[in-house]
Amino acid sequence: MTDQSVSYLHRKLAMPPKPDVSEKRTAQILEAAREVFARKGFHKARMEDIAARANLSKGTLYLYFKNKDALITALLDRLFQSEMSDLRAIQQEDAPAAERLWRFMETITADVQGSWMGILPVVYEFLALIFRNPLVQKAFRQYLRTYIALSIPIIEDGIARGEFRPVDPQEAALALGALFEGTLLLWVYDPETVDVERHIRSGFQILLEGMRA
Amino acid sequence: MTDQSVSYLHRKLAMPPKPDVSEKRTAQILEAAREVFARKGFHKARMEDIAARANLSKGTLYLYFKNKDALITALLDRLFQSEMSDLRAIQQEDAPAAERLWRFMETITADVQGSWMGILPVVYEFLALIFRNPLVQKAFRQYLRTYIALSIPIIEDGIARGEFRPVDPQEAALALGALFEGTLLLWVYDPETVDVERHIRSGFQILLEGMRA
DNA sequence: TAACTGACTGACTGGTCAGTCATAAAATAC
DNA sequence: GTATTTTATGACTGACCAGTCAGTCAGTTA
Repeated sequence: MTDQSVSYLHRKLAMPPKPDVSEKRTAQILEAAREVFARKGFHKARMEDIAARANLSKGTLYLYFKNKDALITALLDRLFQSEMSDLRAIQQEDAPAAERLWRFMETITADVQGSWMGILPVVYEFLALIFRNPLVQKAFRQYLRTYIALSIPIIEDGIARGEFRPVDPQEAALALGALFEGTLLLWVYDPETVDVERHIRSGFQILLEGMRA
Repeated sequence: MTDQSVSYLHRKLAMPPKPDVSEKRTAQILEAAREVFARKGFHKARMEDIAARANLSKGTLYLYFKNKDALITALLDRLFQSEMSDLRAIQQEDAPAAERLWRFMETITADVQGSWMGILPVVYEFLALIFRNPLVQKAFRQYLRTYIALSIPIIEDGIARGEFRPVDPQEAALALGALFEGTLLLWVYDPETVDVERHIRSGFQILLEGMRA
């Protein structure tokens, strides 16, 4: 994706032995942005707020990011990039398909319980943008497609082994994905009623039962 | 839209005895707000835009709503109020539980295909607010709880009749709800991959299969 | 020690927009 | 017909904030 960061402009051919601070700063600013955006939302978060949170001045933000939009976009990339690598990290060993799907879910759920709680507000902030921002559209689409591409083979394998009845693999993959994302959503609706871990587990169990041969 | 302006003026000339205009105006403004908010989002939608869409002037908006926030809140009420009545309208006749759940889902899905398409962007706009606005929190929570309160008895009934195996009714209800909301969400992620009607149906089928005694 | 450089700063500017209000027109009452 | 009230208008204002830029400073380098 287009790198909106400006800092590379300063890099000359033969860099003198000077610690390149720009990567550190970029990360520092993005982390501050994540926190402030989560707390205030994209609009009410002022560049000043982010700068303060990063212990920098407003002007410095503009040394590393062209404008507020570029900062938001960079955060989008960072978010989905880490999510993607989480998805791909899931081992594809030779276990029963049901078990592999379980582990698949558990890995993602663990992430939710860990880092995601701090970024869920930002994710839903992005979701509100999805209808009018092609970059955001692309990120979410890519996320879904990666998930599907990874889970369909597991389901197909399960069918081939006679572990599952011959469901449509894509339909099953989407059902599993929908159950996951939907449970998360319902938790956002009402954290008191929904226990993410428990209800993803129980819903998942019913679904797998429905797929069993 | 311009035509509406004309007819409205004509209607005004032929005033019935006591035409309480305020209810009509309120609805007129809310509908305009829904459209503009869906297109631009809460922040970028200017009061002027909404006024123009409603064929009124900005000042008039402030005769009916205290400020922009009040307008947004009123829209929230209107949205969830109609959703609630949709939920409650579902017949509770004496059919097999699976069939009643089917009809439950189909009713909501039909709504989605109809009016929801125009309000989904607004719903997700509200979702972004849920973390920092208690009113929005309350609305979503109420929605979930109503859904649960309505679907649990059906599931309990299905278990009592021996139609379903003894799953936890609330867990099953949440799984069904999550599947529904999640599929909608995945459709937003990637409308090309997900066919709302088909995939809600197929996911639902797997879930019900997993509940069968 | 003087010149240079890259990193950073924050006061300032220009544009935007929610909300106000003086004015007016239409509807109704008298 | 005139008075009163209800409804509507849109120019105006003040707050707000993204983005700019002239200037500071801590290290180099010569």
